[in-house]
Amino acid sequence: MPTRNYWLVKSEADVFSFDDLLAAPNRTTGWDGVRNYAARNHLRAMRAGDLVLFYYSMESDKAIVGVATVVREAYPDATALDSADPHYDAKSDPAAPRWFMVDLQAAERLPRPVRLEEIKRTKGLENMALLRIGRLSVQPVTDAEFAIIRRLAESPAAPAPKTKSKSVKAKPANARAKPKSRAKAKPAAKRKR
DNA sequence: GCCAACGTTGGC
DNA sequence: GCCAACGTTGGC
Repeated sequence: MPTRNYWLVKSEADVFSFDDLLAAPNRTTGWDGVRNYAARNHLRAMRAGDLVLFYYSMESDKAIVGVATVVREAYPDATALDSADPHYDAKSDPAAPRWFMVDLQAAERLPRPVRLEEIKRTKGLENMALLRIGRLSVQPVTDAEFAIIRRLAESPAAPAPKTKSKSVKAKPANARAKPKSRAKAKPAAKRKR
């Protein structure tokens, strides 16, 4: 059987959520806007049929919430050439595309979200790129890691460890507001970097 | 090519 | 809000 690879992409629930992906035509979207070479290289290594964990970062409840399937392999990201697009890259040359995107189709929502905090304390996940390379927005996941995440999602959430007992303190009201510099593209152009 | 300044990501 | 990590830019 052909080798299937696994990946993880990040999004923010209020920018492009897994619900948005489920609601998209054919449950599919182009994962555009990635502007980081390491992430770009991972996009280009994706093959049709590979499975992709969908992770919420930032102000979202940081967790893996669903799985998507790669349905179209890397092709040039047109948003890099559109000066009106937030992800426009003036140095990008149409004749020699520098940024790429893939199409992802929602496969399934996980039975429950697998939160970052749980990932951190789960044996076997300590080497996940998610934990080691914080800012990488498209990253590889091993077969073993994928299997562990799935198993966690299919079992009840473990009780929070006692060491984690921090009082629930409200965020400052303005911590919710997004800095303007972070203005995101809309759903058509998710926040992939 | 070096490296300081700067900008962004993203957890806390 | 704070700040660590780290990628990019630009002066030299």
